[in-house]
Amino acid sequence: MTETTDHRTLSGYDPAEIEPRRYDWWEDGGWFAAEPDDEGEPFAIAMPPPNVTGSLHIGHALTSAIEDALVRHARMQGKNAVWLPGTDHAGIATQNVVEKELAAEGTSRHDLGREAFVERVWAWKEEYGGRILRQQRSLGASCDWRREAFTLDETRAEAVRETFCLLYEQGLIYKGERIINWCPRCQTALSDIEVDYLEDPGELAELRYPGADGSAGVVVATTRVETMLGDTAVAVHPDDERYRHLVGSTVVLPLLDREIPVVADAWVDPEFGTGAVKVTPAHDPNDFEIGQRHDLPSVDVMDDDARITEAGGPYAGLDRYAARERVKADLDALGLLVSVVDRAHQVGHCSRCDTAVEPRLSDQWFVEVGPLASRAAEAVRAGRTRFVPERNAKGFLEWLDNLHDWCISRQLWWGHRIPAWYDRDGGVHVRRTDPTPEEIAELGLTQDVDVLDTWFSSALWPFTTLGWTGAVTDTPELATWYPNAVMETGYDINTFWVSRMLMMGLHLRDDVPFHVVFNHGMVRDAEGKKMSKSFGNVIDPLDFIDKYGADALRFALLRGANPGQDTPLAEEWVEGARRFCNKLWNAARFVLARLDGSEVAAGVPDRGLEVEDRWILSRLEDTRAQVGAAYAEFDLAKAVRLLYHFVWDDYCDWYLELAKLRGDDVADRVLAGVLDEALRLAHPVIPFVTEELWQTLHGHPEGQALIGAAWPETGVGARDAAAEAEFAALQEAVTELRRFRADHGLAPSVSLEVVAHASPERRAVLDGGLAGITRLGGVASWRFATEGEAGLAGPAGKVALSGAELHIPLEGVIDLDEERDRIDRELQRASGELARAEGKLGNEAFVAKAPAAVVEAEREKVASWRAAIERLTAQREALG
RNA sequence: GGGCUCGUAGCUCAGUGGGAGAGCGCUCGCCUCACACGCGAGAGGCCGCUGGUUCGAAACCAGCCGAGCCCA
Repeated sequence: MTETTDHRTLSGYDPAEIEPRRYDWWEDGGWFAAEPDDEGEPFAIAMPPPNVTGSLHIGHALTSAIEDALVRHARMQGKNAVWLPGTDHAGIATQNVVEKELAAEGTSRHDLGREAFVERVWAWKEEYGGRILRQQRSLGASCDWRREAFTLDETRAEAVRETFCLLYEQGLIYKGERIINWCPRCQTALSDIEVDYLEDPGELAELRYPGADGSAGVVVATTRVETMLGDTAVAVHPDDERYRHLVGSTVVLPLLDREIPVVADAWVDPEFGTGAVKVTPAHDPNDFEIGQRHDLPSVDVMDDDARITEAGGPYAGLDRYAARERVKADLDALGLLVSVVDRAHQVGHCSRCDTAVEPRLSDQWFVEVGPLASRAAEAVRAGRTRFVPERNAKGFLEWLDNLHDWCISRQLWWGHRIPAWYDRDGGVHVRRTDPTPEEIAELGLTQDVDVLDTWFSSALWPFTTLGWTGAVTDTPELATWYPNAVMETGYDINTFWVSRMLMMGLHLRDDVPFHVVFNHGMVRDAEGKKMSKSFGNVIDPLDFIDKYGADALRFALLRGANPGQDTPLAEEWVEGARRFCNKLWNAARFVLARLDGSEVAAGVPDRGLEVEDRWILSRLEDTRAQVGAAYAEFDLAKAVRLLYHFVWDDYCDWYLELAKLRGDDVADRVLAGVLDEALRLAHPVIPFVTEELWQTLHGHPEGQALIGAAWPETGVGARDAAAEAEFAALQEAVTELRRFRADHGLAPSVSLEVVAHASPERRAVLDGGLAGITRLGGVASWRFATEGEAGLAGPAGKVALSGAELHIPLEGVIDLDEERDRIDRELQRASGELARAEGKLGNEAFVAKAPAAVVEAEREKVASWRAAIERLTAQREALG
């Protein structure tokens, strides 16, 4: 019912009604769109592109909530803010999804052929690929959707091809035989960081390789026994006395009866195992390097399916695990299996399919990362790109400094095809444009069958999303928004992605791609456990949006997003966030019911203010300043905490209650002005409910929206220490009266008669807030005692305040035993406090060395607690 | 093995040198004219352990114990 919001009245809070309507309204109104020549300091965030195969999970929701809050905040600050959305073609993952579909249909990509298969993946992408971005809309993501990008679309393809050719020309991309990680299931090479090392149960076997001269030979240890078929040497440390006599000699590789040399290499750790290691250059990265140093041959004993090749002689055709058992058995039969012990060890697994990867010699394309990485490291060290939290830079730099070349070719069909052709003579042609049919015929060209690692295209994301294709002239978008302001990601992909964007940005654009890397943590459950299907604790953000609204989910997520820490989330906490939205909604309802519209336009008055007006304005100003500071340091959790406390505790619990006693224009204007500023401050976190309320508060002004309203860089109020101190005294009186009531179990209908004894200063303060005290404290009558007036005749309760004491006749009101107990509790507390303060002052060193103000404060405490004890003691005696 | 983070109320977390805090949960009392998605009151803590610095340490330093993450 839009009608209800067209007037200054509101019905119940219903996020399901507000959110979709308000999102479309923003988008249709062009509020998310930005142009390079718009006014304001440029501020761009490129969304880490989710996989097209993905469905919004809670981690994406956190990412979106944070980025949207940052971009909305920047937009309100008047910056030219743009949030660039898009998706990632996710080579292996997407290919796997479609291959599964094909398998279910009883066919395969090989049956289809490359061209038809790729078409099929595109069709899948067109149908399902937009899902995750649609889901982000339901969260309120204020992306400039006109600028949506895909890592495999035409603009990105052009950029990738240019980059590949350029780096090739510069000698930074090369093709060569190296040890790569091979996934036998995905049938492709993986880069180092696409491999997860997991602890697997396994065995450490010791094998004896007899000397060629009939001597005992050496014993080597291995967890991958089958790789011995590819051994071409045994290595020992050059300083190892035990083996010195063997260096240069020859041992016999059992089973295959191949004679292999014993070499000395400093890489070998003499302390590990027997101190002698088998060397399999074709199947281990370290062994490969030893092989290079000693000019050893490489024997490839495993094929694409991880089966033993012909080089494995009698074991050819066996799967790697079957071969392992056979080799062990055969060695045992020969008496050459010295020992086998169970031993858990780290085994690399494909990060996409979990299959154990096989290190394997292979002809692949690589990026030489050395020169790129050193520039990236230099930029981070110089602070041109800083990390939030800062400490994340350290591990990142260490990682950059110890980087291996990046294997970028993948044996897949879905991805950017490598723009390299081979001629009849094996010559390589890397080209910016496809060869013509004539060239193909003339030279007998065939294109490299492989595609590029998906990360190769996402490495260019901060500038390809701005239209970069390698052209000489920059697009206006690049000129305005490069470098991006912030790159916001989980810390888990700093190495995967952030490093590569830095390297490519510096190399291709000669500038860092972003000034800040803001890392969020993982979303965890209420017990701090990781969310995973096996724990059964996964939260579906879409369910929660349905149930509680996107605002509530965002609020709950951001409330836990302390910088650099993981973010715990539980359903109860989203419920709590929803209650906050409801609270804000109802507060606004109350305010709106009192206003006729003129108060909002009139603004907050600067004269005729009561103490509570000055107090709430002071609290607001403090909140405003602190929330602003929290945004500056990316501490969204702090911003949320501050807003929660201000809205609920200060505005609703105190100011609204006091405003109920008043009908004056000043109160109405304060109510409206404070609400307006609070809505602005809260908008980046809970955009929907705040926009809805702001629109209603302002009477749906044409062409205006909270999303485009000004961030309060200066507030409507001012800090007012005197008002805060005075108001604290009023709060104390109310709270103590309420406690007195609660202690005696007084019904709300029972009103108290109070005689207040107070110092002249305190009397003035209390007098100024009397209407509020009597209403909130449930007081029927209140008078101030005259100077020197004695206490009440008959039993009376006494409520001790700082600088004042309230006497309350007890007859017929309360239980005297309860009052005795209550006073005893008060006495106990007072003497505890007195002892603490006296103890401090009794310490000469404290009095001598602590700042005078601190000492003076303690002296005042002693005086005030002594007085309280005196009064309470007298009261206790009076009660008998 | 190297690096990093964390250890504060039952749970999740704030709190970086001067009287222990929040949300949720729990107890008690209230349908008080914005809100029962609410209001009011309360219980609950050798701030991991041991030393050190300091007049003063939850906070700073060292060591230890425990949990987790990254790298090798």
